[in-house]
Amino acid sequence: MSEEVAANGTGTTGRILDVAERMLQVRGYNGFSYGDVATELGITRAALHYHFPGKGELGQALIERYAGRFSAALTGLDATAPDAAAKLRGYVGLYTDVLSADRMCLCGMLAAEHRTLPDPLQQAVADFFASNTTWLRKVLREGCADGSLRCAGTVEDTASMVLGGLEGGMLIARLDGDVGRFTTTARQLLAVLAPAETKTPAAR
Amino acid sequence: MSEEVAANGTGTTGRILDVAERMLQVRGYNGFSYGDVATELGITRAALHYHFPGKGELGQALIERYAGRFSAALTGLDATAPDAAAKLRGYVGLYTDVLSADRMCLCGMLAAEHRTLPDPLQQAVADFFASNTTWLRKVLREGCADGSLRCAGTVEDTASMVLGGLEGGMLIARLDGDVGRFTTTARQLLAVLAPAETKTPAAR
DNA sequence: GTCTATACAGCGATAGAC
DNA sequence: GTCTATCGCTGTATAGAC
Repeated sequence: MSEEVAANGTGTTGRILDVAERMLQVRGYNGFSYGDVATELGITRAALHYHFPGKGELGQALIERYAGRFSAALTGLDATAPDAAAKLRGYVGLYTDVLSADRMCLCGMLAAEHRTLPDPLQQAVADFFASNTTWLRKVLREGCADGSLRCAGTVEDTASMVLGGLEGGMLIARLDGDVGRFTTTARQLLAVLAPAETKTPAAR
Repeated sequence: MSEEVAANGTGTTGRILDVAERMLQVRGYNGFSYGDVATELGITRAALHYHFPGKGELGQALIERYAGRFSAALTGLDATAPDAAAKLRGYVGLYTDVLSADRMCLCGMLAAEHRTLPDPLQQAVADFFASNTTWLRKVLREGCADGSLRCAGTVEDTASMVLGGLEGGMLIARLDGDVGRFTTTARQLLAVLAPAETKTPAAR
């Protein structure tokens, strides 16, 4: 909390975050323990408690770091993508990267376990999705304006559909580690939003 | 396993299943314990072990019952819905019912925790989604034939998109218990599949 | 700043009385 | 069929040595 976003791998704190993050994304918050993390790092559970007083604080640090990285990636897309459709493709790419590492979206995982989380974590997860939704709505509005996207329903519903489709797609594709299935599903989702003249993804 | 699908509330076994099912859907497999179930039922953990030798067996029984109920509902839709579009609306209704009870889809929850589950449960979850996907593909093909649905991409990709969209939509809507958000998102998803002349859901 | 040692609650599970 | 009693293990967490 009082610490700047730790760079990967530097220092014990950073290594703890890296290991715990992977465990959280693969096994869920209730599916890993201080013991698991400590064993993999070759340190003691007590040492972990030095860096993070409790599992809740560790969880908070993980969400903060993840959300920060995600937010930075969105800012990067805003800066580099030529149009709204490209931003959206980049957004899908963020999800594909996570799934390719055989992980679930950290906040998607926590969303499933939401009812079992300490209050601050519940809030942080909700905030993550709220800011994602806000960004998506902005991009969709942009796409309607620059003509790179087709807007069938409301921007609100479409943003929810995209977000839900990607999270749910990951959830299911991860069952048999089929990244290809996720990719084609996501492409289908994007095709729905493509303007009429570019509708068929094969025509790309 | 050796028992027919228990009717809700009859006998201790049925009451155990009802309570455990709710806990599994709300808190996840790693988020509830034998102790939680026993306490709520006013029995001891040991009594639970009589009915289900271990948590894995309880989990298997829960999936079997849930999948059986779901499968029966799909058969019911096949028998009563006038066309493919109506079947699809009925399918969405199944999800809405679950979310209205403030629960996550049982198998969607288990999908998140997949890597931590005993092997038989992993298999059962995969089977659930495989049979759902098969049913959805069949309905989509029907819809293309009877003209009640529009088929933009492949049937495979569209089925995955619908399944993922609904599971992911539940996951996120449950964060703030906003059933309305799920409903409109799902309607948007269905609107994408509606034929051109009936595209706008407001025209209904 | 990291470890040893320890506490204590909870877990899933079993044996055997009733 | 349900209980008491108990097991061995793991969970998070703390106090204090180094």
